[in-house]
Amino acid sequence: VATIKQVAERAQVSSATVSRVLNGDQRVAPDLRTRVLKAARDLKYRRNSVARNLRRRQSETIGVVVSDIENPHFTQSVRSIEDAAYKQGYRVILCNTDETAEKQSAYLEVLAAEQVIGIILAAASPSDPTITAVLDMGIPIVAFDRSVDDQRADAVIGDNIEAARVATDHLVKKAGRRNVGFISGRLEIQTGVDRLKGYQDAMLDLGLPTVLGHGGFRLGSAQQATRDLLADNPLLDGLVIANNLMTIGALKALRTAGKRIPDDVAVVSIDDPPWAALVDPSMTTLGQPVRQMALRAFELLMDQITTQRTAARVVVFSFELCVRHSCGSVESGPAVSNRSVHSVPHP
Amino acid sequence: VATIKQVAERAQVSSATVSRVLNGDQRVAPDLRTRVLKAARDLKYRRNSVARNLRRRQSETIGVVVSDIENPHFTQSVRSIEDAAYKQGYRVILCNTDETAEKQSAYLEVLAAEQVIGIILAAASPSDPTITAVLDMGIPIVAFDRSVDDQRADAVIGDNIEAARVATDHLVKKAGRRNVGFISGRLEIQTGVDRLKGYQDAMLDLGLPTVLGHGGFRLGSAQQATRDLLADNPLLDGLVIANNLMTIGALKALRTAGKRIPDDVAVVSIDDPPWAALVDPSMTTLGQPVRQMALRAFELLMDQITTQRTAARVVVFSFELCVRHSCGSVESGPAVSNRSVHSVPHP
DNA sequence: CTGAAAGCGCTTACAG
DNA sequence: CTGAAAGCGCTTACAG
Repeated sequence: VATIKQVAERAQVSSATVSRVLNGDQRVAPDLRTRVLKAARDLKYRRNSVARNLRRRQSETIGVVVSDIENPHFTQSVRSIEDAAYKQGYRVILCNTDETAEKQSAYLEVLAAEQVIGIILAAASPSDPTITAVLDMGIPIVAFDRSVDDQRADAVIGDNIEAARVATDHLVKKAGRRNVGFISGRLEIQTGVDRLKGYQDAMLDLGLPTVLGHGGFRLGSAQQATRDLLADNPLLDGLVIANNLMTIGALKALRTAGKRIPDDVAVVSIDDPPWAALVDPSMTTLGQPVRQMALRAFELLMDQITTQRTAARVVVFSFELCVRHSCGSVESGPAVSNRSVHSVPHP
Repeated sequence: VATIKQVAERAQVSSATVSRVLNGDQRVAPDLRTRVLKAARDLKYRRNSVARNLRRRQSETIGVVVSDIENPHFTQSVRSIEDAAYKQGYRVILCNTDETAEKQSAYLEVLAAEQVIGIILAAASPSDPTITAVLDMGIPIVAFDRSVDDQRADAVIGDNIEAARVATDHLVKKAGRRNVGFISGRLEIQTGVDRLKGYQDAMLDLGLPTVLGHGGFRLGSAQQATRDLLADNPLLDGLVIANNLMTIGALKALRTAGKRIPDDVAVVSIDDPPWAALVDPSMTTLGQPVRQMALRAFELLMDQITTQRTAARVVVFSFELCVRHSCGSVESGPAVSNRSVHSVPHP
């Protein structure tokens, strides 16, 4: 609990000098420097960052806010961001909003209060006025995975419409299914809306009727939605699922209902989590280059911070279809974890 | 960017009064209160928590530090802690140390600097002097999942020795295997040491030789370790894996090597992640009551904060064996996700 | 009930 | 190169 003042006293210098030494200011005479360093060591001095941040009006940490910490999509992203940020001398603190607007607002306030220099946000609520408030304070935001209403934020997202369209087409054209259902994510989120739209567009083009279950991006809800869908649609023979967590729920429901995959119901999942190749049967998925996208988000944030750029940027990444066994044998069924059969072009 | 001073000016009161109103002090006259509230609204005042924390020497946030954000064991825990904390008016910020001592030290400093009121720590480095420094500052720490050298910290851990022993016994006594290998976690961590010890003890008691691969709690390392183990031990017919992430790696290696599970190699995994019942074949696991343990850690932290208790507590939870299909048909093989076949007693 | 004033621990123009 | 001093935005004994 030593302060700069105490260190200064012990080293027989002013606290200004102590501060300069501790911050690596070169213009301090070597002998004073040594004295200060020794005194600091003796007293086990630790800088009080709160005071420092108050004075400097900024910290060295960036905030990451995710909507669901239990979703590997986000944890992989966070890991990549943290790695890159740490190497450049930044620290990252992470908050989980649990898909609720209230928590998102609360945590954005916490991060703003801690004077983070920037925020990467996977929004639970894109219209949250706190987003605007944070931006007003001059703290840059990069929307990740999900866009945000305030146009001043940069955004890194996947081509979600195309992904769902490719998934649906695959089930119909390659796997020969006709009664293809869709387990949707949260429709308050553009990403959820877009994935639904891709499915609907594809089915419309194919002249097939749509069958919807609402999973809200949650495992449990998806399980329930799948159960209901199966009960109401005995002819269902294909299923597109809007994210990886919901796929776990849907698989459980399919098993409980005694449905065989792919014989009874063929399945394609959006997102390509680590276990996709290991489940029974292995999952055909549409994966995003998650780590690459996370790095891009971090770069955009750094760019905003360092260049004072004001024009917002939107970066869209393509998904990639990974054909495995959940749709039956389709042409040359590749081995475990083999990828890249089809690459969605970026518009 | 309005300050208390500006609000005070506009409301024609002192900044002390503004502060009191904003902090819910009851002794402020109703008319002043209204004026202050109006002025604050007009100016879009937002409290600067950094200044507040500096002055009060404390915040309302608790810190959680995990060693691997990509491990569902930890993300489930974090989710539970956040839920409970948020309901009680606390905020939680999360940091990832990536199993490195350096990052752990850096993030403990960040949290201490932010004046968090307490820390729940899944240690990457149990002997880290920063832990002691933080404790010295009067910030309580609860060690989670992994104990910590400084005896002043509370701890919530699993009965790891017993878990590995049960896993090993199951492979030998129930599944009839003789050449059972072990993919170990990090041996710098007590949890890693204990799980190894449980395996070794069991094999010793059974009069069988041990076969070790080092996975370091990491997916990729475990994959490599398993590959090496298979190459060196063609007779290997059983495998205990020390955590869930490594199980993914081991399964990949087993498949690549053309080994059938359970026919060629029977597998038991420590940890029971959401996908355990869905992989092919479904995994026999030893699971901990993760969410319950996380809540217990939070309770201990709150207890320390509110009661100024000094005597540290250690809480040990038992694992539960979940028999599925990765060890072959054993007696009454239960259905998917059925649990509770054997409960490890707590010493 | 209310205000003037001190102080949390740091940083940084400003002089010299 | 170094120090005295102001100030970051808030809270809180202390008086009245």
